[in-house]
Amino acid sequence: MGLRERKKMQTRRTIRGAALDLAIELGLENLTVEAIADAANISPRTFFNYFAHKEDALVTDAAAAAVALRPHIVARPPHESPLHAVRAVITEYDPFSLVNADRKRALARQKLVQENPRLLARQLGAYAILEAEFAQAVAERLDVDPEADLRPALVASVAAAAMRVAVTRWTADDSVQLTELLVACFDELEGGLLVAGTDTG
Amino acid sequence: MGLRERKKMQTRRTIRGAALDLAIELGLENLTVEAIADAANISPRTFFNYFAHKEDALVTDAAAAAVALRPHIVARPPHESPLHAVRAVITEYDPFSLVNADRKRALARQKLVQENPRLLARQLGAYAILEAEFAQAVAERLDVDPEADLRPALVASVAAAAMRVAVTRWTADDSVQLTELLVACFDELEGGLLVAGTDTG
DNA sequence: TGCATAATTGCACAGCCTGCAAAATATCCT
DNA sequence: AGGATATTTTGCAGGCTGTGCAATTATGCA
Repeated sequence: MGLRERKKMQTRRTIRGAALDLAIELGLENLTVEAIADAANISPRTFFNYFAHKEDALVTDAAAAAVALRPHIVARPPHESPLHAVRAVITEYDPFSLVNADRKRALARQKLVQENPRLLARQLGAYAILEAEFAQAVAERLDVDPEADLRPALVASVAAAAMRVAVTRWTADDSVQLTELLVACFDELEGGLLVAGTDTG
Repeated sequence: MGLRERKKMQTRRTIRGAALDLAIELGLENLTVEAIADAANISPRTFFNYFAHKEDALVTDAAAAAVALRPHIVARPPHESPLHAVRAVITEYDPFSLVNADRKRALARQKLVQENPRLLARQLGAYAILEAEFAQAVAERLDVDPEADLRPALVASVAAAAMRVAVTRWTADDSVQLTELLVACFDELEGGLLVAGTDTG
């Protein structure tokens, strides 16, 4: 990778950092692109070279995570069920630094997102890209056509739903570890919560 | 209900109708609030009395559907599993006129939504409200606290995911009945697609 | 050093969305 | 019916987002 690309990635990170800081400090309603650009030492116009919408600088970068995770899903031991493979990768690679490094920051971001319908919508849009990528990976695992077979998309969307539920719960009450919430969610699903003929699971 | 409220609902429908027509005709990028207001015989300013964002006039009104469906979920026979109860209500009440009356129109709307990240994001945001409502209903069925127990939210989000997968597939290829896609999705889930120790389901 | 490529910036501008106050309209009560 | 009251619609002013375009600046490489 050339210096150019590295610098762009650095700028991108700087913008995201500044945006989150200011959003926490000022609240989303008082946050302007001008202020973000200022804090990141770029012109307002340049902000839009990096992000198509103001919100995109604030929500988790699911698209990047998806691309990074996809090969790992494919590479999981073949005897694992599709959901379990996705689960394993999510819990192992901590896609959004939700658990490790930036735990506090990630929590602040999620709280911000949950409180703002506009941000939430944008974040869910980003998750849709994640789902599509997961679906591709699952299709590869099952060796089926993801356009023809419903199962890859289904497994991918359910996995993403489990993630969302865990993160949402964690956002509302971070006294419990996110990891444990993730485990609980996936355990329920793999344990037959949805299976017919059960009245509670 | 007084004349006033009925008239507001009528206006709301008129705006939504005009918005969809124009979006199909012009494409989203050339659609302005001014044009919608014009077609609906209201002032541009009044448009924003009905919808906070331009996009909200175009996506499916999931919040309304959620409120309408919730009691029906609670009222399903108690021996049914939570997912099955939700499934039954979705397929029985056809929340978004996806199957019956406005099938053609609903399909056009969904295609529009799938093609536009901005619209899709907004639609997913609306689905989040639907999920929350479903979760409440499921919690009531299970007689648990939806803040404490993960299962209601999990079942609700998974059901919504199944709906989304079915609708998305239908949008890409409407030669198959949406009803059949819904059945297929829920059958997979209830049939143990996600259960541990299965390599394909 | 100098050339080619790519990123940054300024400028102009259309369109979204909001607050506010005035005008129009509906509802209610006598 | 008629007038007081509440609600809705509308116009206006204005800030902010987001985009196209062209000029400028920075980078990578021979």
